Amino acid sequence: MKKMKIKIKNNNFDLKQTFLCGQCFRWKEDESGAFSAIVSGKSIKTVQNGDEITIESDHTREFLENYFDLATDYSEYINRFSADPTLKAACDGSHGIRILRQEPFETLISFIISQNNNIPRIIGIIDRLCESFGEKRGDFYSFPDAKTLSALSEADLAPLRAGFRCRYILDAAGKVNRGEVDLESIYNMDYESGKALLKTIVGVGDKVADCVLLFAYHKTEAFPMDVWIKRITAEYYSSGLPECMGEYKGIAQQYLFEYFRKHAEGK
DNA sequence: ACCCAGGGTAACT
DNA sequence: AGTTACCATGGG
Repeated sequence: MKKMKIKIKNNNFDLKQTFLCGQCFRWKEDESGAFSAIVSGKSIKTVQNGDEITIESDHTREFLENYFDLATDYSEYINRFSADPTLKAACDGSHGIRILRQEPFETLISFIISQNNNIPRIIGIIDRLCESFGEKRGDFYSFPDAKTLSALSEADLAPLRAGFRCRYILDAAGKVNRGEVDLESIYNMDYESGKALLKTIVGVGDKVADCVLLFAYHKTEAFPMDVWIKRITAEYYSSGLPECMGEYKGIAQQYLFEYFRKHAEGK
């Protein structure tokens, strides 16, 4: 295992905030505070000590820099968003969030599972999906690929307790496996074309498509409208989103989502 | 028992 | 084009 150390500037990377803000569901925190996951088939372990983060993995440095979006200074987003008072308050509490570049198929299936569901249960279903159909890598399981899932039936998926979403998982896996939805091609598509292609999958509407476009393809103009963001926009942005969000609405959305969700818990 | 959760589909006006 | 019941499951 190779180790890589990075120094954080301007408090713009916090492992806990990044992994637990709702963009991903598979990073596990151990007793020591380290976070681990299998990403694109290989293990990654991360440890944070103040402004230093250690990343341990067999992935290349290039892969990791891309996955964690290390070339981007998120304090520039925060400066930009500070023109709006609501957004400024949201950024203050979550300055260490970074938007990851996750594997598209995993992101697609995960957000299909997320619909009309809550985060603890989403994590449970995905854990059972990986344990049942993924491959064991050390202490964890990989996310099953489209070929593996497309060979399954709804009865096979019943133990996941994903309910009506099982049909959607199978439609997505089938379309991806048959090449009807070429997930690689979306990297080179504009936002609208990528969204249209994703929405040909049964069970993928505007919100799920936007989550995939933002959290896998890093298309920052995607603005996922979940129940929280609907409430927030109705209360604070009824006359439209603030100018300062620009083409980075998706990043802004994540600060808002996390801020209001945290507040609702009474923290 | 009722309501909600990082919604979408199908069947209506 | 815009509304609405319904969809499994589990926690509060």
